[in-house]
Amino acid sequence: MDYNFKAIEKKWQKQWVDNKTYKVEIDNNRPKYYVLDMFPYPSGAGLHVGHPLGYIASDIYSRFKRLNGFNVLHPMGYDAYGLPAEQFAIQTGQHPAITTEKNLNRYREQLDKIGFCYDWDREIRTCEPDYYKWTQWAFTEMFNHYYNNKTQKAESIDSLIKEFEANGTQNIDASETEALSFTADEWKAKSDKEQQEVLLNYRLAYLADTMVNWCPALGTVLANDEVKDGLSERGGHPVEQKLMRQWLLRVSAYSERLLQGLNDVDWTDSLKEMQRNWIGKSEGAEMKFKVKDSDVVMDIFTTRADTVFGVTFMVLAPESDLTSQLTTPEQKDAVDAYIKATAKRTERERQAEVDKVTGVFSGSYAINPLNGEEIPIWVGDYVLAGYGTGAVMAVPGHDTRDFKFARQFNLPIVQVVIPEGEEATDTATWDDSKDSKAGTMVNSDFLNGLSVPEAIAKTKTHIKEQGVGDVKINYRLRDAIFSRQRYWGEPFPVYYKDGMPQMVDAADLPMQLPEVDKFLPTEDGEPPLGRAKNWVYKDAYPLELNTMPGFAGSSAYYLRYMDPKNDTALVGKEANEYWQDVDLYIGGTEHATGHLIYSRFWNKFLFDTGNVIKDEPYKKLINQGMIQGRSNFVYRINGTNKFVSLNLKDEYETTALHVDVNIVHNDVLDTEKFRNWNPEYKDAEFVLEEDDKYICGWAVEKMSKSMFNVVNPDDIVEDYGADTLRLYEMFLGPLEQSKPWNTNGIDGVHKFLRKAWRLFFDAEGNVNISDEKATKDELKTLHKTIKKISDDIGHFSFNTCVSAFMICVNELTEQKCNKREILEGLTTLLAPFAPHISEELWSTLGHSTSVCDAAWPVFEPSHLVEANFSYPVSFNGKMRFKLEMPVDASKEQIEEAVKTHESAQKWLEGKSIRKMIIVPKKIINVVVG
RNA sequence: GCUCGAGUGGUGGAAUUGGUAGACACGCAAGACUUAAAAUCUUGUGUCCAUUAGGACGUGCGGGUUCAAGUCCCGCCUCGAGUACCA
Repeated sequence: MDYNFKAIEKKWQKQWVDNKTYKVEIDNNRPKYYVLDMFPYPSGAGLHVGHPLGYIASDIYSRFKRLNGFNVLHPMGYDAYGLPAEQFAIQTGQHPAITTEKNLNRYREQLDKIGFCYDWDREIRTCEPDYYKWTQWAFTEMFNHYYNNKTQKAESIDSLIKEFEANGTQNIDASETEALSFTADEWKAKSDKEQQEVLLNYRLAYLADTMVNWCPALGTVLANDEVKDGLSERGGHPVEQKLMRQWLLRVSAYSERLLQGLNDVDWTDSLKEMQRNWIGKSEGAEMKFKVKDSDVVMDIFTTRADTVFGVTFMVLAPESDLTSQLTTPEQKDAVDAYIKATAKRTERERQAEVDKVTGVFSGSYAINPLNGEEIPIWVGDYVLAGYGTGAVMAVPGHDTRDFKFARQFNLPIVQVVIPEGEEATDTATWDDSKDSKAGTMVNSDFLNGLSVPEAIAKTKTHIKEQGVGDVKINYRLRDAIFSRQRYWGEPFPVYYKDGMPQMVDAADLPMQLPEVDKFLPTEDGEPPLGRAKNWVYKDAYPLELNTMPGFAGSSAYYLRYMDPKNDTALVGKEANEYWQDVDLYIGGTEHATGHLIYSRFWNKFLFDTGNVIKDEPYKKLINQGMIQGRSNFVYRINGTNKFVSLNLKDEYETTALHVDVNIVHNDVLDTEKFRNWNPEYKDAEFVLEEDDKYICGWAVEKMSKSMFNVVNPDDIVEDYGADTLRLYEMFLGPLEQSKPWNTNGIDGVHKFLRKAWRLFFDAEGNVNISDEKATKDELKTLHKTIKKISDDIGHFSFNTCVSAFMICVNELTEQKCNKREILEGLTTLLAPFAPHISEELWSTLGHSTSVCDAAWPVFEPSHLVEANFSYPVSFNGKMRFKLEMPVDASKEQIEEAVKTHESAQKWLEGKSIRKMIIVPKKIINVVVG
């Protein structure tokens, strides 16, 4: 019987479904292991060959853990809400639910063909009411909690209200939008509406007027991580700044814990680094600058408190509240014009024109709290409203941006730090500021002569004593804007009473997404939900018109897999206590600052409120590399329909054209298919190589339809089978490395499977397995492989596993080995990688149960013990010959053997041995001279 | 600009702790089988010199440490990813 992969794969995929082979339940007799893939957004294009890379790796690992006695949870689902389906709905009128369902079924079909061990009974879809009920529930919980900085955890808003009633804000240290201060009596005197407004200042899910990334083309607001280079991540449309009333999640409250938590997880350093940069902790001082002839006090944040004597002007962000307050009547027109001009610039323009220095004088002066000097206050858009206090003290001598601003507007520059190994110089001669932190203070009163770090510490103490400032820690991490002006997302469980938001009753969850006649904003610019009929609560109160963003549904999905059918909790206690957290999470690096921050935040909140038992959700995380496309080109002779092969193209004037990689094999074009590929090429003529082949050029590019380099896994499965696809994806290279997809070379792994198959059958195709005892060599081959595969899976080095299998099968073929003892071990080792063929061979070996439930072979070191070792003998570091010696030979014996060895004589001739280095079972190096 | 990662044959890659560089494949070449093709099998395949035996060179570049460097150290170059007025 030949290796008929089509029949085998069909057969076992059916058996797995029929026998529920991959169904998982809580089992207190076995240790748990949770392997999670980042679930996909099912796009209309379907899976290409790059998508399953991570899924295959996690599948291999899951099967490996199962064979080692673990109860493995390995689920899959869909991130089903999203913009593409809605954009498609706008264009075609097709309901996004229909598009999504269709795409999702297509994904499932493609995934099923690859033979994954997912427990599909646990599938979740973020757009299903049963699921998003818990997204909405978590939101209401966040609304009902605030973050207590003293206890460093979320606490109920009721306890905050009690504290307000008893003591006002006096003892409160909470995460807040702005600092508030009132007494208990003042609190009680507030109207209900006023109290609600105050509480929004503390809630973890809150409504606020905020500057947002507004994308006019998509008609919605975007989160910071959804904006790349000033363009929307999806679609690449321009994004501008706009003030809007929006829901936000107070992610910033968790900044420190999100940062500290990184120390406890096993992620790559680069990913942790990305998160650390995104959280952006900086330690510095907040200082108060009084404004001349005014009650206003400017708070500024600085990490360079030491340079306070070098401050020659102040700069406010155009969006700052203080800007209008501090603008004098004479300067009002100029400042207004400036604010207008900067507001019009999109985020992208601002970034593109980083070097363009703009600003305007406000007319006011601030007073330096340390030396009493009057310094002008300017407005400039290089200061960001969203970071620190939206105002800076400018030290042009020692800050590049301040320096440029000072030069642009002829503001004074004072040197207060002399960098190491330099002298004080005239600042007028400078081309750049001196930002270095290594240096000595000058022109700085009581700081003179100190080093920069000493001066920073001393200034901090000083300003604290003088009451003009305090030590302060700042984070770059912003609260997450949680409203989207779109249709295809989770509706908020929110209604409005007197214009104030209220949560709908828990019993009324889920709030189902209503039907609308069109998926566009209303005529008066309300989001699409404004079109829904009866979109009111309890027949009286209008419901929220925004929907939740993409990351809402993905923030706690890993918890739902633990207990997907539970209708009383997101995850039940028993399930959560058994499965606990994700042991291995595999996915793309593109979620480094979005999903992986939000999800950790969400989890920490659920942890604080006692809903889950783990503070961090993902113990170990691996980023699989991106699979790039490998494009092929044909060369058309200009002005003709004649195509010239790669090596001859320089003899002509040609244009390179992309050609579908699926009609090219090993860079050789199938000219017949090419003529049929595109009507334009029906009559194409070819200038061929000497061997009558048309060779294509190639390049590595993004995998996309327009490059004609998309390879569909279905086609590979059709031609070679799923097991070959799985092995080949792993064989391509290290999991974490990005690499181009190239179908060339797939024959190699396919041949390997056929060769492995032939070990079980004789030349006539009959099963031929021997029960004889295995020879020493056969056992050595098997156990060498057991060790290699076990070690390499442990390191997630799957590419080297495939090589090891090839070596193993090559050796067994050479040994003509058909011993059951050996073949059983090999089949089990191979099962995680190539499950279909392994099941078939396992049953050929006479087993009636699935190979998934076999036991991982035990490595027995004694089989690898050798009597002799073949030493490479080097002279002055260059290997010259091999010397076979018993492993227990003494150094003296070895030395003697080397000296007398025939091949050694020519290297020793006329030279003396200075030294001989002998590393047992490694190498011999003779130093001669 | 800053941070991180990577540069090894014609190609993908291997070398896990400093110890035989190029495992395993693809491709290519020659051969066997075949009427032929496919499939399969055998042999060869880093570069250069040499008929052979053999030798020299060789892991982006330049230095260094070491008996020994793809691997460690210093200085560069190139590519990729992330990030960017963060005070």
